Amino acid sequence: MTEHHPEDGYHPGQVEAKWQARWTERRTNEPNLERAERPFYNLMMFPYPSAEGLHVGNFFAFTGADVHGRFKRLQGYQVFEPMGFDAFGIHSENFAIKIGTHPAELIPKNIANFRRQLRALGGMFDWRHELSTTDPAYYKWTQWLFLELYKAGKAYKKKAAVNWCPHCKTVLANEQVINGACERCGTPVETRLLEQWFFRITEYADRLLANLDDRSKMDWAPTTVAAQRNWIGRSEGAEVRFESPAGPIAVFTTRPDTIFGATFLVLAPEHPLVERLTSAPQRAAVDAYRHAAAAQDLVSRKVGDKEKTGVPTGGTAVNPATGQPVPVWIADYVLMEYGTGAIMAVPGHDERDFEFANRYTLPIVRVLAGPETDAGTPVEAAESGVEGHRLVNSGPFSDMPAQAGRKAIVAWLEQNGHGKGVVQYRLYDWCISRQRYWGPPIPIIYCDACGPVPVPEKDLPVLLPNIADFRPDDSGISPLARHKEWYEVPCPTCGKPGHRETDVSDTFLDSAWYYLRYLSTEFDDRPFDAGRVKRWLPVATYIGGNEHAVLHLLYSRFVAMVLFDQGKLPFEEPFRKFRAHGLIVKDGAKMSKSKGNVVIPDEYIVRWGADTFRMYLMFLGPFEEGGDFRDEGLSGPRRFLSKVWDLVGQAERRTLVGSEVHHGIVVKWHQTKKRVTEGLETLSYNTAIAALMELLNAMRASNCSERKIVKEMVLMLAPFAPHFAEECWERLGATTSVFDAEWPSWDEGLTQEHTVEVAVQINGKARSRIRLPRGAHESAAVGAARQDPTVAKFLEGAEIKKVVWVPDRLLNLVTG
RNA sequence: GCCCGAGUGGCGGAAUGGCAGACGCAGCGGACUCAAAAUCCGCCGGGGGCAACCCCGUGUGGGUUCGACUCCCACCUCGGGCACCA
Repeated sequence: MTEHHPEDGYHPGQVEAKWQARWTERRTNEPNLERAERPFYNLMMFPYPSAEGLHVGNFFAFTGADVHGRFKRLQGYQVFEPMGFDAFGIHSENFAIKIGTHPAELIPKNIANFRRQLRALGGMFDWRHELSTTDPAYYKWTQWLFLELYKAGKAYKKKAAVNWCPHCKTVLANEQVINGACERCGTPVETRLLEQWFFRITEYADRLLANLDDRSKMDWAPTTVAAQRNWIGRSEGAEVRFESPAGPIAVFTTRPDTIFGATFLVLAPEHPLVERLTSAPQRAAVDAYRHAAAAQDLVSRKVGDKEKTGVPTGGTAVNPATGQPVPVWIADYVLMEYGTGAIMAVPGHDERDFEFANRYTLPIVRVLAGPETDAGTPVEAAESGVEGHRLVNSGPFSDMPAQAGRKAIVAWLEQNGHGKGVVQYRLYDWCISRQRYWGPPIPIIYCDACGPVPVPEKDLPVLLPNIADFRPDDSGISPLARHKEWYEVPCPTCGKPGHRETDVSDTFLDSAWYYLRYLSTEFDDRPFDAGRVKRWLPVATYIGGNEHAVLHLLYSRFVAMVLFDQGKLPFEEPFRKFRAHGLIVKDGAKMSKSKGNVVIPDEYIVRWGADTFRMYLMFLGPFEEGGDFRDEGLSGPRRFLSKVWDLVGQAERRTLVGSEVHHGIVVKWHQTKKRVTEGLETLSYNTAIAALMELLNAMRASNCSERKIVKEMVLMLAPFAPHFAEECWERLGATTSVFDAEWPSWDEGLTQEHTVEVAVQINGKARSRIRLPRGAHESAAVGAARQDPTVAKFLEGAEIKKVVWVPDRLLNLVTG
């Protein structure tokens, strides 16, 4: 397909090939990691190298991040912009199984293709520091990291009910289960009990949460912060002990103020005290209920909106506030994993408890009253309000406002040993075990005499053996266990026969520290070099997708925090600034193969050139929101570049002196510099490009090709269209890279005209415009307005009651 | 249900208390051309008027203000996160 463009001599293919070669030759994008004075670490989320190649979403994300990096470079920073590949994991492995090729063979090919595409995009990547998580030189240190966590007591193994995907034949983290199904293949997930490795991320819940509000450590997009906050899920409440013949039952509640209304307790069916609480007549019913609950998978158990069921244990406990005995039930709406696995049910003021009490005709007591209710008003629906509510039927606490009552009751519980205020988190420990092949083996050796023994650092990496049969089976044990020569190994401590851990680690562990490795890829005696870490980290700007708002970003923060506590890193938070890019849709619909509306970037680059493609992607909407990709849209930026190309050809060899250039153009020029700079700072790339287009239109309209302005226009275009800008820069006589030039500055005084157009409103409605000298006084404005025929017409017969004067902008005459 | 974000021409979007629709796409009219493409010039929210101009218009309803796309209250729709979490 051939496009018809003006005979302007701009041939993107030639220009782009030339500059990509030059950048490599001249090492343009390789900052000095040891000595950079103004280091700027510009990180973007590394891709999974799929067989399909980079999709347009990757291009959009990488371009936006690259524009940011190039802008910082032009502002005088030494920018380190690395790139790598997140190539381990179930995704690669499943694809390899599907097409019957070993992943170790597939991945290098995919990476080669990705590298080609990334070069074609024109990113300022420092290829000296490329990495792949599948490289033994990399995962040696992933294993080292596991051992650091293990030695710090942050890794432990436990038998746990886990999500098992029968299709992928692997354990999934809770966060990889979406509405009860495997996020990857959609198969409903089952429950299995397996020995799993976990990291104690829950120990860090409070710090992970607190730092989100610390602007000195983190400047993150609000949506991302909100997602993390939800995920950590802090709730304040109290743990209360209810005495029972089987021993004390601890319950967690966020509403200790309603304790006088707790008319029964509900335990999770798995609760350890159920056995002893159950009375003989209830035994059969309880056992049956517990069996039914156990047979259910974790998922359907948690899917809401179903009828609440439960059975009484026959046992009772004593409400410490009322001193009254209350029946103890079990029900599957209470989950063993959260809180203490037991609740005090307050049916008057909790919807779930209300529903349950109604179904099983359990007593409902009102302990909160609002403005229109009192202690005697019957409870018709659970009322859970706090604001404007007071306690009733609550002994000595009656009539206290709910807020104060809560504090008083917690204090009373603490004084009398019935409980204490506690904080609960929704966050779970991070399960990192995967019973699969394609990942870094967890570096532990089991010895009958010594127990689990870490593989000594000198023996790292534990190489992933190249085996032909890497398919998982239904045993729940990694394929690695089937290979004796790898599996059986002497104990590093005592030398007796032992065997290796066969689980591999989660890919999120690979990506939790890759930003540390980029800086030090050439060292194989240390994971990251202390001097470089000190100079370059934390990451100045991190740009990536919000689909990683929780998992990847939270795990990375956790790992950094542990390393910080170990004294191995000088910072707690690894990413000072994080911004999420938006999503690209095509013609108003999500791209998908089935719809046939997938944009293949390579084709667009061949047809339009990378610079036009980059400009279009950055122009189609706000970077943090994404936008709609339409093929027709490419011609706008392309026409713009052609016109700039022509203008560069016309630019005369002279410098600006006062009156030579129309003052209107000078003003537009300075306004543009301001708008483009501010747009680049805030990632408002679409408006920055619009500003450049306006400047071009203004220059063409007044036949101006002033060299100095053209040069700065090229400079401002450089982040978006780097090859194009280099070529134009050279055509304008430069012998060095445009990226070694200095970002233009503007004169604030020249961003406004000598005379300004002021809107004149009558009673808030725009009626006319008048031209006034800048800085004119109110009286002058009113005088000028009165002269205006339209204004005069509207003022006829009316009296001006009030004048609103916004200098240089607007005059509003109010007649009343 | 709770927590974020968003709703503006035919389309992508701009303007975050001061002239709504910048910039771009598409469309329409014209110039150039044998013709087309490309390029250039003009028009381009709706309604009315020969015209100068006027009326209406930023999801819906109310409010604050001299003035509201922008702020406040209530609601509707869409996107995202969390969710029998006590």
